[in-house]
Amino acid sequence: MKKLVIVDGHALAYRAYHALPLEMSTSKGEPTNAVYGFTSMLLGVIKEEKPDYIAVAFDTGRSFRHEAFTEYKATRARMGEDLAVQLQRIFQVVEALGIKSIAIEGYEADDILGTLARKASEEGIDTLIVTGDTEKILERYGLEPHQLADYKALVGDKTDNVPGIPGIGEATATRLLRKYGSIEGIYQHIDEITPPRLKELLLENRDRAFFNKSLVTIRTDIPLSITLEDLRYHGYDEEKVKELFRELEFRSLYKRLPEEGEARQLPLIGQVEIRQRSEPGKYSVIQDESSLNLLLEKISQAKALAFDVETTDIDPMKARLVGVSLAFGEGEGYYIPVGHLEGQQLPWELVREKLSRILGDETIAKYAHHAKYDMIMLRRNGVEVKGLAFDTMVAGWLVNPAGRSLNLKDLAWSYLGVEMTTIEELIGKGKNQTTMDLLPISKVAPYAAADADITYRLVGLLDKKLQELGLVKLFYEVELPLIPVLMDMEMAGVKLDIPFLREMSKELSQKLQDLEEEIYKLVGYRFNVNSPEQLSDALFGKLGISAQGIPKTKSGHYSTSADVLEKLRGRHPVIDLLLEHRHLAKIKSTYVDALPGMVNKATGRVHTSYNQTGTVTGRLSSSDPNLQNIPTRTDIGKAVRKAFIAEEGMVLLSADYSQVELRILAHISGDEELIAAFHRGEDIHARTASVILGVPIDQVTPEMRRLAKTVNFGISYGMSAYGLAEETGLTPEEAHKFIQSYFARYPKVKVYIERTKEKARREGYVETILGRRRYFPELAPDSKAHHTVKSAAERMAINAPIQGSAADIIKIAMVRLHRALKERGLRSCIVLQVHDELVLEVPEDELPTVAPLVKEIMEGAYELKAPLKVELEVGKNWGEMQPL
DNA sequence: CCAACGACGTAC
DNA sequence: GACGTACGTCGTTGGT
Repeated sequence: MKKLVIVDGHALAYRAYHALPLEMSTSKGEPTNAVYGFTSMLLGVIKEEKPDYIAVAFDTGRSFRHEAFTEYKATRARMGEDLAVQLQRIFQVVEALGIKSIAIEGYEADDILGTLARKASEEGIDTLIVTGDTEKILERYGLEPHQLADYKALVGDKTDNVPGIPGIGEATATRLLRKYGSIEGIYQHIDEITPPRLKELLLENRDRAFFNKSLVTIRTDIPLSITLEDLRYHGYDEEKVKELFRELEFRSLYKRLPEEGEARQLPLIGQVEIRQRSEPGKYSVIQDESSLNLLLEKISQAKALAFDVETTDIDPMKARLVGVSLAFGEGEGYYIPVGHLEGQQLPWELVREKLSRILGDETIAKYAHHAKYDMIMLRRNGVEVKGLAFDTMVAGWLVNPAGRSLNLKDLAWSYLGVEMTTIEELIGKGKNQTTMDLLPISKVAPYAAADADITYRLVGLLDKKLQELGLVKLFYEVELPLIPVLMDMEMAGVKLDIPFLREMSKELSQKLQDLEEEIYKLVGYRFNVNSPEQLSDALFGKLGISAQGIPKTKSGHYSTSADVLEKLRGRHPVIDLLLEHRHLAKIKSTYVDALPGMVNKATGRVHTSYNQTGTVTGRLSSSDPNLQNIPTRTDIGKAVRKAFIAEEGMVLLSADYSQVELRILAHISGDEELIAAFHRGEDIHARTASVILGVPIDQVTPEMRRLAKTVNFGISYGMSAYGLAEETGLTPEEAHKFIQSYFARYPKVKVYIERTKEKARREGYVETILGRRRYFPELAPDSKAHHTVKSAAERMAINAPIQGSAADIIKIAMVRLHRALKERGLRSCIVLQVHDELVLEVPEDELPTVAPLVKEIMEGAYELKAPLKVELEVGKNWGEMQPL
C-alpha cells in the first residue's frame, strides 16, 4: 500500500519553537531553534515512514471561520517576530527537500490535511498526519480522532478563542461523547441526560454547540487543484540542501538526510491515523534465565551501557523496585521485570546476582538519566553501580541551566526529535493514578526499554554539546563525580530528636493561642490570623490604620508582609503581636510539625533530596524536606536546629566558608583593596564601613558595620540606591552617596559589574570560574524586552558568576572530601550541604583526624586571590555548636 | 474534594 | 520598578 504523509506546518513550527532553546542561532545570530526542530522532525518522518507522497500544509491569514465568527482566534498572540523570520527559512527547507508546500486562501492547514486525507483514502492510500499535540487528549480519554470537533465544540478551544458550553469541562465532555458519540447524538438523547442541571445547560446552548462544531470541524471537501500525483516524493536536490544547511549551520542534520533508495518498511493499517512522531526501537522483555544469560553475554562485549529502573514511588528511599531496563546500542532496549504484581518474572535474587556483575563492572561505562535516583534504588536492592560515565539530565542542565524541562521525554524531543510516551500516559494522573507494579509487563516494557535506549542515544549528542560549550571539565570532574557524593549524603540522612520537636510544638501551640486571643481582643472580632486577606481587612478596615503608602499585592489587596508590618510598628499595639504570631506560626507549621513526618520509617532518619539541576546558578537545592532553610536567625528558629542531632558516640561537625561570595567578588573583579583586606584577615564589613565612611577601623560602630554589611551583600545582588534605602532606612540620596563612595574605594568592583553586563549583552551569557554558563537572551542587542525585564536580567547576570562560582568551589570540596574520607577508611559522613556550609556526622574518635582534613580540603578547593577561609564548629546538635 | 495559584517567610 | 538563588505552608479560587 502507498503512503501519504501530510505535515501541519505551523503546528510543527510552533512546537519546535517552544521546545528548543531560544538562544539557538547561527554564528551570525540568526535564530534557528524553530527551523532546526522543524527540519529535524521532517527528516525523521521521511526516514522512518518512507512516504510515497508528502506535503506540508500551512495556514493563510484568514479563513472562512473568521468570517463566520469574528472572535475566532482573536486571543491568539501574534506570532513572535523571531518565529515569523524562521518561517521563511522553514519554507526554504521544505522546498529544498523537494516537498510541496500547500496553502489555500480562506482555509486553514487542518482543512487541507482533511481534504488530502479523504482523497488519499478514496484511492486506497494510507495517510499519516503529523501535527501538534492537541490531539493527545483524545487518546487519553479514549475518544476517536473524528470526535475532536465534538469535543472542542463542548469544551471550547482556548487557542482558537472558541468558547465552550458553560459548565462542561474535559471530564463531562468525555463522558457524554463516549456515551452518545457526537453532538448530534447527545441532542437526540437529550432527555436521558443527567444531572438535570447539565441537561438544562445543554438545551440553553444548543445553537452554540452546533455552531461551534461547524466552526471547529475540519473540512474534507475544500477545492484543491493539486492531485496526489503532484505530491509524489522524488527526493531532494542535494546541492540545494547542502547550501541551505551550511547557511543554517545544521551540520548534525546533514548527516541525517535520507539516503537514496532506503527500503520502505512499517506498513500502516487503517485509513487515516492521527498520531505523534515516534521512533519505536526494538525492545525485548527478559523473562527467563537463558535470555538473561544471553543478554549478559552481549553486554560484556559492550563498551557502554545505559540503565534505568522502574519503581513505585518518586522517593527512591521509599520506592520498591519494579524492573530494570538496559540499552547498549541505538534503537535497542531490554526490560527485566522483577517487581510486577502479575506476569512471568525471574526472581530478583537471580537478577541481582547477574546484574551486579555487569553494573558493578567499572570497565563498562554506565549511562543514565538522573543516575542518582537509579543508583539509590539499586543500592537499596543490593546492586552497587560502578563506572558511572554520563548523566543525561545533569548534562542537559549544564548545557542550559535555565532552559526547558530536563525530563527524558523533553530531551528526546529536543535533541532527537523523538516523541516518547510520558509516565502520565502510562500510570495516569490524579485520582486515576496507579503504580508501575500494578501494570502488566507488556505495557511497561516498551516504555521502560525506550527510556534506556533514548538515554543511550542522547549521550553522544550531549557530550558533543558539552565540548562545544567548554563544559567538559566541569561535567566530568565536578558534576558527574558529585553524583555518588550526593547519593551517599541522601542515604546517610540525619537524625532528628522527635520528642524534642513534639514538646516544642505543644509550647508553640499554647503561645500561638494566647497571641490569637490578644489579637482578637485588640481587633474586636475573631478572624483567621493566617489569612493575609482577612488580616488586611482587620488592619486597614476595622482598626482604621491608614493605608497610605501601603503596597498592594497582585490580587489587589493591601500587603501584610513582614516588612509592611515592620514599618507599622508603633502605630497600633496589635502589630507587634502579629509579627510574633507570624514568626511562631511559620516555625511551627513549616518545621516543628512537618519534620517528624519526614522521618523514614525504615531508617529512622530524614533523607532530604538534593536536586543537582534545580537552580540556574549551579547551586544545589534541597527538598522533602528542604534542609537548606532551617531557621538560624531567631532564638525560636535556632531551637529547631537543636532537633538535628548526632548519633550516639558521634558529633556534628560544621564547616562554613567565611564570606565566600565576597572573596569571589574580590577574585573575579581583581580589586586590590578588597583582596588586601582579606589577606590581612580583617573583619570585612568593618573594613568596608571604615573605608567608605572615612573613619578608622577601630572607631566603626555596630550601626556602621551593619550598614556596610548590607551594602556588601547588596552589591553582589545588583542592588540599587533605592533598594539599599528601603533595606536600611537611609534616604535614597544617602544610599546613593554611600554606594558612590563604595565604588570610589573599590573601583574594580564597579568595573566588574559593567564588564559583566557588557558580556551578557555581547555574548549572550556569563560564566563562573569553572565556565558554568547562564544565558540572557533578554539582554541581546535586538531584544525587545521591557526596561524592567532587562534591569532584572542585568542583576541576575551580576549575581550569577558570584553565586555560581561559590557553588563550583563547594562542589569541588565535596568531591575531594568524600574521596578522602573513603580512601582513609573513615566512618565520618557528609550529611548536609547548605550552599557555603558542610555538616558532617563524625565518630568522636575521628574528630582529631577529620576536622583538620575538612578544613584543608575546603580551603584548598580553589585558589582565589582572596584566600578561602573555613570556620569549624562542633556539637551534639546543630543548634548548639561550639567553635573548634 | 482537589489542583493551581498567590502571599508569605525561611535559608544562603 | 527598585536585591540574587531556592522550597514549603497556608488560604483562596475555580472547577469537579
